[in-house]
Amino acid sequence: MNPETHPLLQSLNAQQREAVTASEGPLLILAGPGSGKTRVLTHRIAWLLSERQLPAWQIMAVTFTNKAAREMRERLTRMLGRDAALEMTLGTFHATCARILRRESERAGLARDYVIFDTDDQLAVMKAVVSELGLDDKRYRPGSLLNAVSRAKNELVLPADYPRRTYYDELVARAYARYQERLRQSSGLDFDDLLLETVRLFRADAETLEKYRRRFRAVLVDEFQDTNIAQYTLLRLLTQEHRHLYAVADEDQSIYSWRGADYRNIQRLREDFPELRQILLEENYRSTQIILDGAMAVISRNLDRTPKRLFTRKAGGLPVTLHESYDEREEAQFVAREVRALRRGGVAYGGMAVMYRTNAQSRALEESFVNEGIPYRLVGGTRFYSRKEIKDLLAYLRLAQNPDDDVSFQRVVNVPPRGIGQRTLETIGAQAREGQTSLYRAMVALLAQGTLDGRTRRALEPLATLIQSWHAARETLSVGQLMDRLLSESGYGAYVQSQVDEVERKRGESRWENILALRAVAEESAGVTLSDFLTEVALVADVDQLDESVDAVTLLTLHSAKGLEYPVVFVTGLEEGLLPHSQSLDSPQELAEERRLLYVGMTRAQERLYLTYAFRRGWYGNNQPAAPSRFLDDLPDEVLGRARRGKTVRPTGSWGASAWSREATPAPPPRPAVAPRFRAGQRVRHARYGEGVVTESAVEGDDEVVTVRFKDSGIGFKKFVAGMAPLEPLSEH
DNA sequence: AAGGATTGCTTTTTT
DNA sequence: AGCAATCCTT
Repeated sequence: MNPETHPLLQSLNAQQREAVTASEGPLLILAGPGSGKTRVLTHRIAWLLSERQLPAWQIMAVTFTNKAAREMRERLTRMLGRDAALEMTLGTFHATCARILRRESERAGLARDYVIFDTDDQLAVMKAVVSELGLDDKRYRPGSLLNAVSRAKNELVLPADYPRRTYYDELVARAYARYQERLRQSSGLDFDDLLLETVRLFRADAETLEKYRRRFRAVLVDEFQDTNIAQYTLLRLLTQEHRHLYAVADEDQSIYSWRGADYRNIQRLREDFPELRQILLEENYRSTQIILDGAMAVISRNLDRTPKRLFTRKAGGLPVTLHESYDEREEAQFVAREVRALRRGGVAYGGMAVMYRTNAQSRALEESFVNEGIPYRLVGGTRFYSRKEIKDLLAYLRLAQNPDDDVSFQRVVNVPPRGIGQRTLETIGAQAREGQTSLYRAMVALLAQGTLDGRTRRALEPLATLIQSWHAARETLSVGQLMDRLLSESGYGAYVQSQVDEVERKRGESRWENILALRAVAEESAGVTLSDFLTEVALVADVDQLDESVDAVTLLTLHSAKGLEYPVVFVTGLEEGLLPHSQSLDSPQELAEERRLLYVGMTRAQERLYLTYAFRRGWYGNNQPAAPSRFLDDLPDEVLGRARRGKTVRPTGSWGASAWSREATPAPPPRPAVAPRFRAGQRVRHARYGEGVVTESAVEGDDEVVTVRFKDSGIGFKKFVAGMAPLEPLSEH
């Protein structure tokens, strides 16, 4: 075999070749943006299949999105000219676990017909738990409790093991336990359960673990830096025997720590697999030198990272455009005008993307795109699958699959109105609690008892009969056929068609059309079982739906931009409080993540990069002045195409309002060395968290980082950048 | 039980 | 500003 002429290795650089042909031990590829890491991963799989003669079904490859998985499968098919890759286990962690749990439901102690609960469903369950436990939902927000539960699950902590260091912890633990009980009562699994239950299964059942260890002779993971502990544990369990683990990572693109992703997994990998081989991919094939320079200037200010020497052969390039506008409307107009100009210059709409920190920012952009007649495609926002009518229809489908799904039951029990009101529901609920069973079963039991009054019985009986008949029909009918039956027999179809309101008209979208769209999705996946259909629908992200066939500008959050690339990229809203987001200003770790977020956005651009910010920005209702993002300070003048430029100067100790100005000083004064303001033992007050005691203060770079233990034990320890946090001393010390 | 009006609250990012 | 939860009326 000659590496120069081997068809799989042609057009790969030396490092990439090494990564593709490496021996079958643990390997970590540290890749920069645009270094072709997904390509390397694909070639590696093709290599294993063709050169190592590994059967496809023995390969497990995990990607971050379903879209990435689909693209990889398509590429493999093209490269190998056959469907060898079809038998491969390829998809996200969640999808892979969902499949394993479906197959091993009995051994895992789960219902075969389990349904996946999405964020809305989780919230509904947690709300019920909070009221059942008699907690104040202001003080114990269902959302925050879910956060805590999710964090625990990602770290494989079960309710019984939940650390109860404070009273708040105690309540979280109780809520967690009740939440799990309710979930299981409904035969439901939330996203985190998919991972957690798979790990539990493998840990508890040596035989099953052995089966999957033998099955997956090679395990490959993309975006390894964004794995959480549960996912890492899963990888370790599967590979610690044969040690054929292949991970691709870029620390600088780790942007999901809020979801439990733990960049320390890279370190764990090095410890758990001491023989780990590491390969660096430093050549960037995507961006011009100038864009890369700008991005590196931003990211290199982060501490705790492996410095990389990224380079590209696309020397020079157009300077990065930095644009200030008065408010978000003008910013949107600027973007729209540039888009039109670029279009006239020959750039396809599909080659342009506009990125922002929060979904709410898309509104102004959409408006000006509509005004200018520019076609666009919105990723995220109100996701298709979280629209009311879609959720309603899915709830009917879920009931057909699993009548015990209480969340779905409650959702549609009286939609359309069937005369089943609060009182009736309470009766059913009481019966369910008493019999430790689901609402549906309780309803059936009540009907059988014959104790209900005539009117209630006449309301409930048809529904009970319908659910039962749908459940019975679910395996003989196709998903599309079942949907048709549901829509007509439940009266929901007619109900939606009769409910066309003004607001809908204006937005030019109709609920009925959305329902038809979902029906079309079902028709497309002909031959798919109801349970697979529901699983698929629950686990798709919006990026997955990206339809590239229409020529339109893409509008998306920085988070969903990961893994994508466009000739022209606009990163908008580069303001203090937005990027970095105000929720992140308190903690150095989160601040570093905000920086990485900008880095991800910038490195999506191939040819042309725009960075924009506004002088004022509307935050729910009122309009507030904003300061340009601190990250902009790190862009060298050369990148912006200026010989020299005014520096943005911010008064220390405040990021407030209009307290910034532009000076035409060629050389801005160096930041003064930081003199620590706080000392250990000092009492302080934080605007949000109240009183506490400083336990540590250290100067890191230009910042003073203080650790505070708060009085309110529910808060515990927090780290702040002293100059940025609303923190004031209460005592000398 | 259903629909409409009022209040109060919120926004980070998503598999 | 927009939306959900809550109150109020029929």
